[in-house]
Amino acid sequence: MAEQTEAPRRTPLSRERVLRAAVTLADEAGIDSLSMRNLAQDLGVVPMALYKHVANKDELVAGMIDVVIDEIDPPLAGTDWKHAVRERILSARRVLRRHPWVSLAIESQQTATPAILAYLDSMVGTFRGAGFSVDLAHHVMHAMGSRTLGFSQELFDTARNAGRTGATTPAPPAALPAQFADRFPNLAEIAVVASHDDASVVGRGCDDQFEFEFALDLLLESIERLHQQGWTSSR
Amino acid sequence: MAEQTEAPRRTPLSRERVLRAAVTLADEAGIDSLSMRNLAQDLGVVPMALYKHVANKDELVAGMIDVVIDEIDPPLAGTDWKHAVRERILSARRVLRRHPWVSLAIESQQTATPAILAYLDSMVGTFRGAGFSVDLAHHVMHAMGSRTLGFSQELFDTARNAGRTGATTPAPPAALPAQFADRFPNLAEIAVVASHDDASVVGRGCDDQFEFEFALDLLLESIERLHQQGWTSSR
DNA sequence: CTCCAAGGTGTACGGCGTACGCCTCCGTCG
DNA sequence: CGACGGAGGCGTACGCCGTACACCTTGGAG
Repeated sequence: MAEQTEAPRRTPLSRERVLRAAVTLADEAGIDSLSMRNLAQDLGVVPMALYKHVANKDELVAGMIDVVIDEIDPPLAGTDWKHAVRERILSARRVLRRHPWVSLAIESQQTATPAILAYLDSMVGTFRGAGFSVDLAHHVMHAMGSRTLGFSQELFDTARNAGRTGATTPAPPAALPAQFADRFPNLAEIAVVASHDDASVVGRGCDDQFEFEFALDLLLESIERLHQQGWTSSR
Repeated sequence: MAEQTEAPRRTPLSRERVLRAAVTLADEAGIDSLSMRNLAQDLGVVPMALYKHVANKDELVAGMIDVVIDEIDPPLAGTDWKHAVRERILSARRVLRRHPWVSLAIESQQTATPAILAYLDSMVGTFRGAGFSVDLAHHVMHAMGSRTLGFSQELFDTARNAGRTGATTPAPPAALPAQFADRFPNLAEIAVVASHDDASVVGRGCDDQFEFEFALDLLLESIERLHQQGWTSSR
């Protein structure tokens, strides 16, 4: 028993460190690999030690969400509302693409976290500050839906990918399984055209970023039109 | 050993019966209560018996999704695309409100199910049949996002509910906790106005159906405008 | 020097999905 | 009619999961 000295003496845990390690783990190994046990192992600690810093797993995930949401840029000052909203949403999108597990985590969670509330509140504030009525601001927030947070379900992408054969085929155009093209001719047509006309994007049928901005701008322009018309509730 | 006769002789399992029981269980007890064990118990059977009819839990959920998606009305024939799309999406919304677990299940699932593919394909077909270019149909599908399936994340609702005190307060107007109104003034303002001006909806701050249709119509009108302008890709 | 709280540990429980082998029917066919 | 074989339900068991609870260590305050 000569060497109780020179112990590694690792830096102590903290809520901050736990949350950051959890975000990193989820980023790198996927949200399914985020278990209290795995997380504890990454931190060189026994699972139950985590419970001194987070109440339970749900609260851990809520904390992780807040960490990520706080990465979103603050609203641009000194521009029109449309530009400010657009840029902020694109910032949110960049953040959520760095942490792909977040959108699903947000939807699974039943209650909004403080950071989400603050973000939404600030977004409403931008509209209100530009002269939007409370009603219009309200409807507009609903209309944007999850796009305010930089994501919309990419289930149409999923559908497109379902036509592909393997996991990492180099995607030669028109390499759709014949069966798929047969049963879903309209989807197949889109997949073929999309993979033809942008040769720059290799292995992807379409440009998600373009699609996201397309939909975002469509909404923003509609909203602008409502606003200019002095829209008031017609319920 | 006198009574091996007169056994209850329950009707045998089948994939059909398993899926239907699973949907019912998820509807009534929530998706979190859907375990192979609970489901087996509901069917009066041992858990492993289910695996003779579904490959595993993921495949079970995929089957459940398909059962639900098939409840969506077929597209209206003999009307303009706008009306057809609108009614079909509202039908999808009605279905998904009967089965609130489905939207999350769809998003969790990484691959689209056959029924979802068929539904999306048919929707694209409606646009194409109305003279939409492949490109425009593609972008439009992205723009609609999850709204095509009758849902958009109601996280703004979640935010609003976060302002409420208990679970089932009768929601007197302006009963928001002061702390909430302080930290999120813009959200609070919306909540107050919304709960003031429709006395018909008790205990709800706003009318989800109205909000959904508002956003849907906003999109449909924008899309109509693009279509009438003979929109072509500008990438 | 003592105490005490904060924080890390160990054990244990009940639940989960599901692999694997068994048994029991029942329809088919020689 | 008797043997057989496969479909379908059963039992056991394994390795995960979240986390309750009691314990121990440690460092700073009194």
